[in-house]
Amino acid sequence: MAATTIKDVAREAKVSVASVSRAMNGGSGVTAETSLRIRQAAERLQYIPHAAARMLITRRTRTVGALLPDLYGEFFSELIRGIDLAARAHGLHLLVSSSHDGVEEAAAAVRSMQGRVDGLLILSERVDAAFLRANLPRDLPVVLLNSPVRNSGHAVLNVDNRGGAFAMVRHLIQAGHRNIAFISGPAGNFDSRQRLKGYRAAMARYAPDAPLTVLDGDFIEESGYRAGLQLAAMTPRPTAVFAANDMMAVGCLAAFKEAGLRVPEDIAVAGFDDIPIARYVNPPLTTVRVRIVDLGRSALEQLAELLQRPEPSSASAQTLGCEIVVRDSCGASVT
Amino acid sequence: MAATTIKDVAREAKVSVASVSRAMNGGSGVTAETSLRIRQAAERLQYIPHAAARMLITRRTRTVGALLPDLYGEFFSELIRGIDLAARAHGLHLLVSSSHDGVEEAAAAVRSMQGRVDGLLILSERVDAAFLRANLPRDLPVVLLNSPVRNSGHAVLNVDNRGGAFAMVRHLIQAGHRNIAFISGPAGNFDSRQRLKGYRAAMARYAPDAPLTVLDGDFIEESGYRAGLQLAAMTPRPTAVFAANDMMAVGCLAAFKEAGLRVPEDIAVAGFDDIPIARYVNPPLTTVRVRIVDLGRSALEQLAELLQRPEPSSASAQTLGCEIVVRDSCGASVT
DNA sequence: CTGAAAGCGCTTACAG
DNA sequence: CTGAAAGCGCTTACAG
Repeated sequence: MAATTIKDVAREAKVSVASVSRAMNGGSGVTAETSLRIRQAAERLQYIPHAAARMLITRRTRTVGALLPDLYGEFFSELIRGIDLAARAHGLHLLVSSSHDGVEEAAAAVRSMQGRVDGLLILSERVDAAFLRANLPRDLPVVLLNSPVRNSGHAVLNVDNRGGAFAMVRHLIQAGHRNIAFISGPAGNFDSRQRLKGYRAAMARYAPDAPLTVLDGDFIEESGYRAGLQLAAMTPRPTAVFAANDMMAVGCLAAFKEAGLRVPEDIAVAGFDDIPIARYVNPPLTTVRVRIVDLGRSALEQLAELLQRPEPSSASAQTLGCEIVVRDSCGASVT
Repeated sequence: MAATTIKDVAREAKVSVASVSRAMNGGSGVTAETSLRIRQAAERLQYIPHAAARMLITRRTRTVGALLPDLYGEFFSELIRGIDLAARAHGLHLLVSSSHDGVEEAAAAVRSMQGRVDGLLILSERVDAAFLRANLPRDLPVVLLNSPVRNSGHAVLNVDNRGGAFAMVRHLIQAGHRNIAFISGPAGNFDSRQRLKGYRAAMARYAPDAPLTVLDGDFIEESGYRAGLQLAAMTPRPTAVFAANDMMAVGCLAAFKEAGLRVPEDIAVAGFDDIPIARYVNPPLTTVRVRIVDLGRSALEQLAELLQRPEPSSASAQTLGCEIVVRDSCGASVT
C-alpha cells in the first residue's frame, strides 16, 4: 500500500495539490519553475496518478473496448495487433472481450464494459441495430466492423468482400476461364453473401453467357471437400472454382487430388482470406488477401476520431480494399 | 450524460445511498424486502454503478492486464482465448497490451497499466527479474508465462518444452531411429534451449551411443530449409530430424523434396508446436502439441488465485504438459 | 436493519 | 500564478 498520492507530491514540492495537478497535466497555469520543481518531486516519489480517481472526475477512461466473437487464429490475432498498435499510438488502453458466440453473452459483455471504456469496437455477426439500441447508451462512440448494420448512427468499417471477389473472378475470366463455380459460406453469413455478389457481378459483366454454378458450403474445410467431389463429377466440369474462403479451397484441393484431377491443369482453384496455410498447400493457393492489421488499425483510428469529435451526426461507413494474391493453383500469373 | 447514479436509485427506492450500496453488493445488511425494492428501482432506472468510483473506494479494478510480445498468429489468439475465457468466468476484465518487442516499450506498457489492473500476466522474453523489480510495485500479483525467471517472488507457469522434446525423441528412438538430428531455435531463446535439453536427455537415456547432431536455426522456415539441405548432404545421413518448431520442420520438408529425399522413407521429420499448417503439409507433420488455450487459462486461474490470497510468500512454479501428435512424417504410428 | 457522514484521489471553477 | 474548496460516485465504519 502506501502508494504515493497527489498530496504527497504537493507536500514534497511545497505547493497545493491544485498546482501539482496542473503541472502533471501539461503545466498550463503554473510557471515553468514551479512545474519543474513539482515534476521532480513527483519523479522522486515515483508518483503515478491514480487512474480511477482521474476517471471519476474527468469522466474519461482513456480506454477503448473491443468486442469480438469466437474468431479463428490468424484473423483474430492480426486484428488485435492492428487495434493494439493504433491504440498505443493514441495513448489508449485496450479492454478485450472475445470468444462470444451467443447474443446474450455479447450483451452481458457490452454491459459490463459500461463506464470502463470511452468507446467500443464491435465485430460480431449477432450484433444488429436492435442489439445496439438495447445494450448501449446512445452517446457511446462505437465503430462496427464488418457489419451489415446501416443507419444505426454508428460508424461502420467493412472489408471489401464484394470488390475482392469481383476482382478474383475477373482475374479468372481474363485467364481464359468461363465456367467458374463458386462455393459459398454459411447461409446467413454477411461476408459470404458479399463475396457471392462479387462473383455474380463479375460473371454478369465479363462472361454474361457463362453458366453460374453455386455450391453450398459453410466455411469449413470439410464442406469444401464435399463441394470438390461434386465438382469433379460434373459434366461439363467447371474449369475453375472460387471458394468463399481458403479453408474450403483447401478442402477442394484434397477432393481433386483424390478424384485424380490436376490443379491447375484440369481445374483452377482460388480462395479468399490468404490464411498462412494458403502458401503451404500443394499447389500454393491463389487467393484474396485482406489486410487485417489495417482493418484493426483503421477501426481504432476511426474510434479515436469519434472520441475527440463526438460524431457530426452523420455516421460514416468505410470500406477497406483487398488484393489478389496469385499463386500456382490458378496456373500462370495472368493479369 | 445524466447517467443514473446511486443517489437516483436511493431517491427512487426511498432509502439512503448506503442501503442501495448494500443491496447492490450482495444484500447483506438489508432486509430481503428492502433489497428487492432497491433492486427493482435500480432496474427501472437502468442503474449501472460507476466503475471508477467503485475502484477508487475499493482499491480494486476487477481487471487483469496481459502483457504480450509480438507473437505469431495461432499462439497469440489461442493464448488470449484461454485467458479471456477464464477471466470472464472469474468476472474479471482483460486489459491487453501486445506487440512489444523492445524492453522500453514493455516497461512503458507495464507502467501505464499501474492502477488499472489488480494483477498482471506477463509473457515476454525480455522481462527478467531486474525488469520486474524496476517496473512493478512489490505487491502487484504477477504470473510469468514461459519465463526462465526464478525466485523473483512471482508465480511462473511454463510449457513443458523439455518434457515434450524428450517424449518426441523417445518416440523416434522407439520407432527404430538412432541417428537423430536436432535443429535449434534462436541462440538465447528459452523455449529452444529447453527443447534442446529434452533432445539431449532422451538421447542420453535411450540411445547413449548414438551421435548427437545439432544444427543452428532461428525458428524461421528458411533456417529449417537450410538445415534440411545440410542434412541431405551428410554421410552418414541422420534417419530422423527433430526441428525445435514446426515452421523449421516445414522448411526441412521443402529441402528434402528438393534433394529428392522421401519423407518418411528416407528420413523422418518431427516438429514442435502443432501449428495449423502442420496437418496440411505433405506429408502431415508429426509434432508436439502445446495446449495453448490451457496455458492461458491456467495462467489466469493462478492469477485469480493470487488476487484472493496474496501469495503465501512462496511463489509457485508450475509446468504445463505437452502431447505428441503422430502423423505421417515419421512413418507408422509406433508408440 | 438503516442512515448520516467521512473519505478514496483527483480536477476545476472560483477567488485572490 | 497559486491555493482553498467543492465535488465526481461510490463504500464502509460508526451510531442509532
